[in-house]
Amino acid sequence: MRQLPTVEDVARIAGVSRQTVSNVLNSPAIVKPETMTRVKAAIEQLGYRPHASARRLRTRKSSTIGVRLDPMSNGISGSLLDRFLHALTERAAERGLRILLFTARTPEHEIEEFRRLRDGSDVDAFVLTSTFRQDPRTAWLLENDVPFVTFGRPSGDDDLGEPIHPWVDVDGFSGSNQATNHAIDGGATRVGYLGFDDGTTTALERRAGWASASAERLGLAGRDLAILALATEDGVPQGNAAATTLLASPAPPDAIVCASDSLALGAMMAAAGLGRNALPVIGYDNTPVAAAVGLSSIDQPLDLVAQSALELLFGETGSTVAAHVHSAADPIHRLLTPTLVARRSTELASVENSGFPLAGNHHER
Amino acid sequence: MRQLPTVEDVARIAGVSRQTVSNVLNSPAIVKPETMTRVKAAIEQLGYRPHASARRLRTRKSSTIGVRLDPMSNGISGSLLDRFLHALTERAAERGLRILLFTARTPEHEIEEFRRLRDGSDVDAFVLTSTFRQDPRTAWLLENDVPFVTFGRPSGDDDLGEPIHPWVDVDGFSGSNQATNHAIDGGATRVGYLGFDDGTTTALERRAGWASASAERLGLAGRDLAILALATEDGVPQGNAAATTLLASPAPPDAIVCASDSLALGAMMAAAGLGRNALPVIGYDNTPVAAAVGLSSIDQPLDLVAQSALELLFGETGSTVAAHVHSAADPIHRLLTPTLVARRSTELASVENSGFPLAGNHHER
DNA sequence: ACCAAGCATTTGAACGATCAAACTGTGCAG
DNA sequence: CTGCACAGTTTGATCGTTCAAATGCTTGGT
Repeated sequence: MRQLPTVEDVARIAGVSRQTVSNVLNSPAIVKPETMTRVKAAIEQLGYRPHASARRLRTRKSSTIGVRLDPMSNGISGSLLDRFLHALTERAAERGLRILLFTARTPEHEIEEFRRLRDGSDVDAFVLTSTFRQDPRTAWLLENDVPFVTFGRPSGDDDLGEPIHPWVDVDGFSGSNQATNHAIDGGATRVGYLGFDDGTTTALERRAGWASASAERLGLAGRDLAILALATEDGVPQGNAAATTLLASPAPPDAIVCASDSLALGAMMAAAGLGRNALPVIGYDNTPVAAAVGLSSIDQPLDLVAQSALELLFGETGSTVAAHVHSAADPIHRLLTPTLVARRSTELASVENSGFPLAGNHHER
Repeated sequence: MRQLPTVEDVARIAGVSRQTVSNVLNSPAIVKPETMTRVKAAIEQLGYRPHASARRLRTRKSSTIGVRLDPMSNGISGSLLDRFLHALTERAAERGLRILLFTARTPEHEIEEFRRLRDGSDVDAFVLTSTFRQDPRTAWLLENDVPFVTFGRPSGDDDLGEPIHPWVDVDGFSGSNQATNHAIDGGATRVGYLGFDDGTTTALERRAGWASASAERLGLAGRDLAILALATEDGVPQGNAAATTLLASPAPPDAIVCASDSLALGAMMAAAGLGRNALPVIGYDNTPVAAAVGLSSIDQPLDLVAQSALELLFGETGSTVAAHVHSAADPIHRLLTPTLVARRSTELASVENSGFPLAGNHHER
């Protein structure tokens, strides 16, 4: 393999010194325009590329963000994080940042990786995707002054036990609220809800959005409301089972809002199985499946999430970690609003029943 | 931020020299056991981590693999590459390798990134995921002696115009052949085929597997065979439309084998729409959706693909690029065999029709 | 005419590791 | 007793870059 050109080589050709070449690349403002042209020509001529590792060794910055890739993509909804990863990679590239993936079996092991990556100047910051209550990882990162953002806010935002850290999240309350209102706009008078039973903030929040809309517009509360909701694990079969239960109750719902597309798909199947093809069903996350089967769903603005995460870490435009990140005074949160994507699954009530409930939406893509 | 310990610090504490510390980490064999213990203790005591960038600067190796993340995950099947990425990241981690993601809009831009990443010692090798006929990227990589593997073999394996490079692929012929045989085992006498119209090797291969099985076991050939196949773009609506056409023909198929789960899902819908719920349908790629709706599908052994890719690059176990990679004599290809995952969509013929064709498979996961 | 201030550029040192060569000490054959 | 081989360790140089301080050259105020 041939010897690569270095700053020294460029400097010789351009008739200047190393440092001037360095300045052309890093502090263009302080270089005389004429010199600049000469150096740039030399760079071009030699096909010079700075040696990233040498730079990192000296500056202790890497222009790289560490992201842990979760072991398995769990079913249909697992792709959400993959989609986020795509968005993050693209947005990062726009700022000259790159993404370094790694894996870890346990939080402790992950912290070990944090340390290795940070100490080796491999990454400047981390983006965490699935945090949980009293997460030891966020605690460690805060304690060691390692810049990071989480996608998903900590369990208790105003919980005194949890220290404050930067996060970006999508407003789950708004999402299920919109979904519920959409169902009501379509004529529903009793909107059912299929949610998660894992006790996470996400689960509570999404349920609350549904409950709020049901209370405000349908006057439902207390037990009247509670009997319309079921909480299960995520999954198509679980959704199917739960929806079947709801629909078999004495006062069944006339629309169902779900906390995931998997649950929603199960619910659609259950409805169809009971001959209730026209039952409006709304999912969550707007996965490719939802688009494929014509399921209305709540879309999370992942691109905006990625953009916001980077802004919290690096400021509006830069690619070096912003100093203000750890000052608690600044707004280090971003709560984004999701949007409803209406498809056939909620138009059936007003449209002639086409015979097959899961017909694809031909107008998309 | 506190000053991190260096080899020098460790050496002082252990009462040895820099190089001995370095040897403990990189060539443990040549260090006297007693010294070793002392140095290891010092490392532990100080919490020393080698500085990755300094090492890279010196050795010109990074223990990192570059992967381009495709701009958008295209629909249901797009997740295939994401799943591969997961597998690759995990397998790589086992060898102490990491994955660096990057994006590029055009092949030219991507080559530019190759150069930058290689010259900066950011990555040791690349893994390419979607190669195409006369791909300028593989040409550049070969020309510049940059180690790489592709997932997917070049269009013409024995095409003289294409130079040889290492690749891993999954045998598409075998996949659709298994699918077709499975349908025939289930009683089908005329197996339809929905494929891609993009003229790729993949498309041709998968069609050939179906054609071969149909010829051997059903005695179909020539026009009799051709009228059972349709080629379209990938997508649920396209599958729906194509299957509708096939089923409306004078001599319709009694089972359908598809080149993707998207097409298969569309086919299932079309069948159901025509009241032919029991029509066996088989998809390809075994996406989460297939599992969710009980669609039989061909599963690609992505974990094995990842493992094989790494073996081709780094040898059986190592983490430094194997020298033999570019010697044309070695077996630098791996053709893996996919497996069929049978689900409800191909059991309906023998089982009582449950009324709803897309019922989830409750026994999974 | 002089010195202070400023701009553009250069120089020496440093970042933390590994390589290559030099150095020790021990055992053993001649 | 000398010399050679060899295992184990140390030393000096080096990778390519940027930092911090120094240099040379203008400019302008008094």
